[in-house]
Amino acid sequence: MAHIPDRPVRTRFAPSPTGSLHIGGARTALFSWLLAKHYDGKFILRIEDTDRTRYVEGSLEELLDGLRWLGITWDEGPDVGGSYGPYTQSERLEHYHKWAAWLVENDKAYRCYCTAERLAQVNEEKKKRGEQLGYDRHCRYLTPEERAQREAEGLSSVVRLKAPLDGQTTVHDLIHGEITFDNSTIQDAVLLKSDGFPTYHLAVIVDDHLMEISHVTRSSEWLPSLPLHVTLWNAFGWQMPYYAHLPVILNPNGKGKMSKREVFMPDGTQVPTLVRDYKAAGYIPEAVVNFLTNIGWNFGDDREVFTVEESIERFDITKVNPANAAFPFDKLNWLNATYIQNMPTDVLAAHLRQPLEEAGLTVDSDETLRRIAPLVQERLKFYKDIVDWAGFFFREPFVAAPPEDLIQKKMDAESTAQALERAYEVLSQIDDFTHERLLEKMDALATELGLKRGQMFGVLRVAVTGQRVAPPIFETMEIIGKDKCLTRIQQAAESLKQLT
RNA sequence: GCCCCCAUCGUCUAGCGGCCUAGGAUGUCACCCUUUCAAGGUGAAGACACGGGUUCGAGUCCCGUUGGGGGUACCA
Repeated sequence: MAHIPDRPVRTRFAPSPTGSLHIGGARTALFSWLLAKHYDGKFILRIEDTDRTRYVEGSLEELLDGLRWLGITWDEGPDVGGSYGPYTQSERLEHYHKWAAWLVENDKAYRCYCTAERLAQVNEEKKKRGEQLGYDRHCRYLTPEERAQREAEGLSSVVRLKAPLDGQTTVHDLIHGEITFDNSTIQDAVLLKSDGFPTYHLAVIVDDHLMEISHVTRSSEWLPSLPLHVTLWNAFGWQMPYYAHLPVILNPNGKGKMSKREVFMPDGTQVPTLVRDYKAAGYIPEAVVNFLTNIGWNFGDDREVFTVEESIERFDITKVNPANAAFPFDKLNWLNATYIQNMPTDVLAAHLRQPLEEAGLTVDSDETLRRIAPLVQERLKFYKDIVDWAGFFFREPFVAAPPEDLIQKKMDAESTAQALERAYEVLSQIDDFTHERLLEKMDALATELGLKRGQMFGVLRVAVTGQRVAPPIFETMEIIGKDKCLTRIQQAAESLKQLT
């Protein structure tokens, strides 16, 4: 049964500005976004920059660019604003201070004066004794006098949660169902750091509440801190959002969380990890989104290729597979090629100019591109493959293949030269230089010379394109034009003389 | 160590007690088509981790084992 929210749907993606958008983060953002869009809700972007030491200059723009490229749009966020702003946590400190103080006043939290050194020492001793690690709650039990004394001394302090000491906490997760934890495992976590910034735990609860987030979607790495968060919701007495912990994307070999860098397929090919790397590698954003949607979720009807609108229509957060998934990178390459094959030819043509120009070639007219596009459409895996497939259309001067490449199977220099010479004669007589006519004449010539089509056409292909592998030869010749074809064929015939 | 999550072809997945001699996709390998290369077509190999229950009946429910993943910070 599908999930029916009892409140307006507002989901958020809350990255830290610590670098460029990771493909795993993009998947989390995408699922949150699909959830919101499915219910005609709002998708909010919030920046969680509460750790000043990890801040990376320029990463906010990187994050936004990555999402924009994928087509994941946000209704509220640091750049566009919204009525729940500001959307950057470092600009919301007053809220965290206010609510941290509230917790202390209401006996839900306390100030802790322990030094990092003492904390380390406590853990070391616990380790030695084989006890569970964690804060020993020393300051939780300070007397008012002791507390006053420390304040008077001006000791720096943090605010810690008073975690429940016993009992159990059960939470319902939209993807995982009921999850139960022993409260004894909940730490007296730091909520407000000594530098005045909140930790994730405090900030996420305060902001999700203030921003009226209806569904918390995040990677299941967060599952262990769920009881802590529930404790906080209860301490504040606020209505809890729905929770959905998404499966983690593992490295392609299934070993460990997908890394931020240096990821390889079992066969050794490198896998891009940053969204901007996908863009740079020439992936089609729609294909990447389609690909990501298929990890942990299934469209149904045995369909794997669909538009984002279709997935919004069908998306069901409760049907997300709770199991972690190895990153199925090879499917993306297939999908990218599928997207190229399925797009209208003129759309493809428009995408071909840029890679050609980036390769230093001059594209004179869009018309040429439109004529070439149908010849290469089912051969391209990426737009940039056009350079290898059809660069010869634009390369000036023409780069001929080495003469030995002209010689086809079971042929020699002599028979090859003869084929070229005869082809030259026949072709120069043709006025309507169309592929149909060329096929007809060259087919006949092959028969005349006692050659197989593959041999005859192969010789022409190498002579005219300079490549052994190229688009269909007669369509190609038609586009290149009679004059150039004849010149190249003549040159090819000439070049064979070097071999004799 | 402790806590939590997870477990179907190599991989991504369908399956929510009988429709399963387990479906799709990708990848791999054949064959067909063929003007090279692709694309396309056909086909093949390929999985319910294991052990107990529950049930007339289990891939599907329960327990355990094993395996994998995550967490265990004044990082998120």
